[in-house]
Amino acid sequence: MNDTAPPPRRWVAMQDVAAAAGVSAITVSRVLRTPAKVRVETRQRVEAAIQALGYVPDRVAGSLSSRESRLVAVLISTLAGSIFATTVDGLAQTLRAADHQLLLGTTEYSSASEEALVATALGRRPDGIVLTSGEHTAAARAMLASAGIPVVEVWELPEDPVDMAVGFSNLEAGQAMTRHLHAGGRRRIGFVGSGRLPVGAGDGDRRGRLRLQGYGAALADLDLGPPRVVREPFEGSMVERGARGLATLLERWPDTDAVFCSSDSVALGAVSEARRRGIEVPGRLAIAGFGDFEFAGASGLGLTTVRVPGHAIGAEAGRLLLARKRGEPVDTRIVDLGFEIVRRATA
Amino acid sequence: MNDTAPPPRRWVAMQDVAAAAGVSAITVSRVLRTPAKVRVETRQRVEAAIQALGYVPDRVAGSLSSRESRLVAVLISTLAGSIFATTVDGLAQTLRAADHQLLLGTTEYSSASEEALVATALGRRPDGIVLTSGEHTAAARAMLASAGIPVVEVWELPEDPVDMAVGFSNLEAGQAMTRHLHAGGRRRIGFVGSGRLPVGAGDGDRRGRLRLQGYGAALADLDLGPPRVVREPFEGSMVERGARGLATLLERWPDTDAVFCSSDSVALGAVSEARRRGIEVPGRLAIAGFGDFEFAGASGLGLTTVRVPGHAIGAEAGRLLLARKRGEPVDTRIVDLGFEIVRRATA
DNA sequence: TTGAAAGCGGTACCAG
DNA sequence: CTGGTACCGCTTTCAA
Repeated sequence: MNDTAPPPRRWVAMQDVAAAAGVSAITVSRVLRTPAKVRVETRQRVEAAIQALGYVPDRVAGSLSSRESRLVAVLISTLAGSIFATTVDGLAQTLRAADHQLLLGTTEYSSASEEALVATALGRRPDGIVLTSGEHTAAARAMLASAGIPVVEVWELPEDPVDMAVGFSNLEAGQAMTRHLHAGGRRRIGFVGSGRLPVGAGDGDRRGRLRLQGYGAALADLDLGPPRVVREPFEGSMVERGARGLATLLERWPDTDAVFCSSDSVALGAVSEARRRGIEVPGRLAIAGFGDFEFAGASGLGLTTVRVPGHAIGAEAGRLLLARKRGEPVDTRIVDLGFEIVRRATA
Repeated sequence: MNDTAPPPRRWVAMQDVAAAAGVSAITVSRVLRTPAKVRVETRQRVEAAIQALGYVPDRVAGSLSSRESRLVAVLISTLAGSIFATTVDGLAQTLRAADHQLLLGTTEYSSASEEALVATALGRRPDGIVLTSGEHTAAARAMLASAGIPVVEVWELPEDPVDMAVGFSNLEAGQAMTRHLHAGGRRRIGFVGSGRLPVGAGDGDRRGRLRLQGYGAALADLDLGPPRVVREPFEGSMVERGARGLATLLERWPDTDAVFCSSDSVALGAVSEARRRGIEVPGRLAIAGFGDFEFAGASGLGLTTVRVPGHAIGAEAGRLLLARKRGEPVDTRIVDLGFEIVRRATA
């Protein structure tokens, strides 16, 4: 803006390295990308110049020119709550091994639609995209499909994936846990989830709803009467919602003898509330969670829950993405990594 | 590769929109960036063309041309363990409001040095960079300094930050909790951390070491004798390490009456192990954690711990970054967001 | 094995 | 208010 402004950013460009090494820019490029095509002696001179100048290739320019960004976009609702953290970690690991980077987009349940998020991500011209949502607006689907890049939907198994999917059946998971509770002798089984989203939010917890649906289906199958569902509004922590949720559940259906919670955090709150009220767990009330969070296995809690392969989902998504990018045929477009009922003390 | 290869990616380019709207490319650019400078009628025509063609501006090209990427790199060790997840969330939120995106880099304790990670990140020409490490190699520091972009180190308060820092004093936190235990009448205080890193790993848990140092300093100040430290190797989950760590601690120093753990997960493991052994908590043994994880406050556990402003750290880092990018003067280069001792049942 | 030239898809700058 | 033109830093293609 004026003459005392800080010096403009100045990066060492490939041209500078070339000049220093007494070669042309393209030769520097070759040293970096196809070293075998450059005479050893020349290469060493260039490498020395790179070192001396501290040259870091500009991937923005490189991406534009080569039409390959080596960038993969991940779109999730939030990192907090630790549901997706392991998946992102797994993805990052797999991608780093192939020298690809991660572009992270979070919605935070903001009113910004997934559509806007997808557009923003595609603007970076990623080589692939990973979504934790299996439900999209028509416009979003269209953008994704026409982008011409591999798309992986994770954490669910959509019937009609945009492209590929890696996850497990949330519906079956809900069913399985409900059956497990039934097998343990329970007949009046409730469900506590963390309820509706704020106005304007996106699909929110579609996976949670699928599990709830599984619970409902199992109740019907087993002829256990109408569902007993409490959905706590978005206030306070998940643990607090679990505590409040159990209170509400018992108020409405005092004879409930088991609760399936939408996550381990919610379940922890429910267990706490039960203890507070002197309700014996699992004696009088069985409690089950979902996710097998770090704390679930701790003795003193021993939460019965559903273990899901979060890290593996990310790793597999990365593998699929890279395979497709290389043009390798991907036969299984939908990868079911399953889940596992972990039976502990509370149910 | 061959004639049956999939059609090459073809994006709608600005030129296409321009042609459809009967204007020049630069006018399309103006409609997108400075709409006020375009006549309403023209603008509407262009906007219609954008809609019709589903045009998504290429930010790669835009970044190269404008020398502004609107990308911020975050370099962390891992997302799992939920230590940094909230910080990344906070950062993402702040940045999204300013239409900036996040480039995520994780080390996963791999042998890839932070140096390599920094170079990779800088190659994307980010407008700023956030690091969860306050210790860097000379080369890394040099790269960061010469990049000419704002740099924020988070989760610690380095004496000599590369540029800016947002966090709290881990050393003081360690000291404060030790003093708290002392104030509660404890005199034989131990420390359980999750120990040494695998060979080739980076700085690992420098912050943990700082807390350990604070513990040591407090012991000396209070004249509580030599430190009793157990560092569990990297095997199994944090919770398991906590359980094993407590066992080791009690084996070496059976009369220990308090333990400060490097994280709430470790503390949870310690509490579990204590219960398993019939050791009364906090009667015979006080246990304190660090982090105030989601499960810490659950009744039935009531873990005494240190609460740290993870989300706020990310948000503030984002704010500083954006302010500096805008050229606004940033007076406080080091922002101490503090910590808080949360006194609950276990100590 | 090396280089020259022509873009990649936008934006800055200067005219009109 | 709109357009022409150069150019961002690298890679592709074609020649030598």
